[in-house]
Amino acid sequence: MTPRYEPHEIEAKWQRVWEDEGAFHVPNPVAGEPTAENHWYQLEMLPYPSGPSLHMGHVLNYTMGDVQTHVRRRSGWHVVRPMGWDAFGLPAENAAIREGKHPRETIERNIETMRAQMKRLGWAIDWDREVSAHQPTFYRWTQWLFQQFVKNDLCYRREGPVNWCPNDQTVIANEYVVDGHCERCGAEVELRNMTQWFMRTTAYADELLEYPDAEWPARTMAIQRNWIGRSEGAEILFDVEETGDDIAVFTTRADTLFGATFFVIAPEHPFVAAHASEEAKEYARHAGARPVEERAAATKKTGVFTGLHAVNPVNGEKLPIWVADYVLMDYGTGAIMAVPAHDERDGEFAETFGLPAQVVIDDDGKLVNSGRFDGLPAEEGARAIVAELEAEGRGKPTVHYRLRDWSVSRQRYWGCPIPFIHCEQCGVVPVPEEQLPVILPDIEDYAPKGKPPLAANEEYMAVECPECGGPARRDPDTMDTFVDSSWYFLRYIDSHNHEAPFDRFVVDYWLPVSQYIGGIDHSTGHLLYSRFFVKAMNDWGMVGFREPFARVFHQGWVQLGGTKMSKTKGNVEGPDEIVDRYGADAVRLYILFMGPADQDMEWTPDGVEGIVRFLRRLWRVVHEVAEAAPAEGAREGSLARKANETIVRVTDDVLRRFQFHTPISAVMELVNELSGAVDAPDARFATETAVSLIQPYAPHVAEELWAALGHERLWEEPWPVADESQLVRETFELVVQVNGKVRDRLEVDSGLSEDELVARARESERVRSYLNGGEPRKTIVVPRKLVNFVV
RNA sequence: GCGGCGGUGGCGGAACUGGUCUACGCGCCGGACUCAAAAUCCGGUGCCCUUCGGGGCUUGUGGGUUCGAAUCCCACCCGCCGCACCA
Repeated sequence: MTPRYEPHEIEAKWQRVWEDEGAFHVPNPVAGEPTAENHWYQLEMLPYPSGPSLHMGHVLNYTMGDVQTHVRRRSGWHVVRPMGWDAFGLPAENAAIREGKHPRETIERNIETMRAQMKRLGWAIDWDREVSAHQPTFYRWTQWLFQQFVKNDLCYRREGPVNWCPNDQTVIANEYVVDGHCERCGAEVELRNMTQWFMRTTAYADELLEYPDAEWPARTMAIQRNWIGRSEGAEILFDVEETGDDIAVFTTRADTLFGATFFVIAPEHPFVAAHASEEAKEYARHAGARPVEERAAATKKTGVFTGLHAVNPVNGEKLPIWVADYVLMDYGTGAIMAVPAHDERDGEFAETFGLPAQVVIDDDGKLVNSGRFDGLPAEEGARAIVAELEAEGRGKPTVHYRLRDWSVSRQRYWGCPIPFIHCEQCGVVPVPEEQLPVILPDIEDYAPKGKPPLAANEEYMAVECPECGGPARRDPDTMDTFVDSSWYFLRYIDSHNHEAPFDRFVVDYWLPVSQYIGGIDHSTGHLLYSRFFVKAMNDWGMVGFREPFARVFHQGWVQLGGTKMSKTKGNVEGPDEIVDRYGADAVRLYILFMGPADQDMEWTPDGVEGIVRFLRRLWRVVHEVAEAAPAEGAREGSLARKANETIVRVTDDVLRRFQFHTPISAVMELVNELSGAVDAPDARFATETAVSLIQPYAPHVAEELWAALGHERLWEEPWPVADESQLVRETFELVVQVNGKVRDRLEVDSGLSEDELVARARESERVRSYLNGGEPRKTIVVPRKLVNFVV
């Protein structure tokens, strides 16, 4: 008598077993003792506990990692798979503000909920390694690392224009300004001049363009390269005739230098205030104040002549200097030579103001009207011109980047305190290491008001200067939460270490992360920052590797009703109610079955029903087989062969192809074949294989069915290996084509020679009717597949 | 404008290295069970013809390479994503 499939009972039961046994705890290697060679660090981006629940995107993400973890573990790999919480930062704080609670209260409650949800989904996580960014045991080391960056001149303080979000009342990084708006709240970002801490990401700009041995999606590398925006060109000095000043321009088209007919500087260029006409200064004051997006959107170009001239170093021509807002101060040098014949924007400007144009590159891409450089191909001409200017000290090849240093100071409460002290006598002094961590005080009024909330807390702010002992002030800002997430994956490896952020030996063993799974939206932020962190730490000898993530995979968005699930759209469906209805195994299977995991997918309730049906069918078939099939089952036969083929497919898909939906289809096929032959001699073997292969996806029901088949501890059972001898078929279906069109299919013996295959194919009545009794011009034989006659 | 990814039934998708296009699932149609329905089970299902033997056509469009193309090459169309008055 087959018992009913009761997912909730089964799931709770096995989750308890795994928890009690510490089934997924993985110890670190110990120095001096033998270590397992084939190790795997499976990591998915850690969640923000800012919302009250996991969403289906998390479910997709972590289930994928879970399948990978189970298959690897059971294939003999040493797999570490930790979890933690990105608990600091704006989203968490804003959520707390909405609830009228302290951020600590909100996020700690959210963490509780999410952890319970994760356990309910049965994910094989090593909870012993859990960390959260807001715990002093974690942020002590975030502060310590921050000081190392400062010590190594990779973090510095500077006054300069920064992006200010008027709604969130804080500076935000360039990476989180989208079209001039705050990525989080959508408010229009203002530029403010402030003294801020910056991480010197630009120090690694060139290296960040390279991905040695990394298996990253082409998309992600392209996004990062775009963001870094490396541009090779030359800097050329122009002398201002009236003042004798030198102004540098940056150009990628030195070959068009003879085509320069005027000269343009940005409104913010210091030369404007120093020397330009009153009219030009007036223009600059207005134009410079307009945001870049507005400038770009303008349909007509604007500008004013300064009354001054720049001398073209290559031919002595005097070019009128204009101020115009289409030239930006923060790219290149803030000044350009304008070549209207070969640059669209310069062309537009010239047309608007009636300035001349000069063609210097002909249709063949060769230089003309360029004096002694005439006839050279453009690229060669550019090199020759720059070389000549360099000899005269008027130019040199240079490289410019779009990437800017990462601003990390936040004028908000809920973040990692910055471990520096400001002393009037001694300047900016690090908090002594033995005094770390600087504890984030529990304050009542943490609401943002334009000034960092900590600044109002005298108890926190007033300190003794560690150097002179005099009165000094703490840094009232907190760190960008992306500082926390730039190294959390290292802390997971050694989360109980009280002496150091981590031990190099264990980190070098596990890292780089073997497979990192997370959203592509982190390409120019978290993923870039983490690479920067690891390169720096490698340079200081803290770690023995240079890239944090060997392989990266981006999950698609889970959509509901055609749009990405999001709280603002109100179409979020959390996992709880779906697990309530169908059980965790069904949810896990369906989220992966919907389609390729890196594509956006639409959540449809009907689809889940199909998976539930499959689980019930599996349940029934297994129980029937347990009763009907011979106990000492045969390992050969058509079912056994199907089972072996399924082993090959599932294993290859998960381990090599990183594809998760097709293995489910493969097991479904196997179960479909089984359901008609539960008493076959090889049915038991095929059934055990099916249960074993589905275990990474549906570990609870698989464990229960494994027990029904008379075994135990499937989660530790070695991953099935295909019996090669059973993969060989005695016969196969020979496809016979005439002129590439399929005309017949014949079941033939696998041992036939090519000639015999052709002979069999020619015997076919249907094929004969297409051959019309004649001889084929050509015959193609693909062994074990097909014969093609060309007539 | 520059860069990246994609386009296969009614739907999600499979086909990995050029070799049987449409696996698996959803939906739909028919049947069994039932007083009835749900659930479950069995069978069918790309499109168009058909004398029911079968025939023709199908992977965004057009061309090419090849015995053979969803797959490789060229051009174009459409969609999504990143960067962008970046000199």
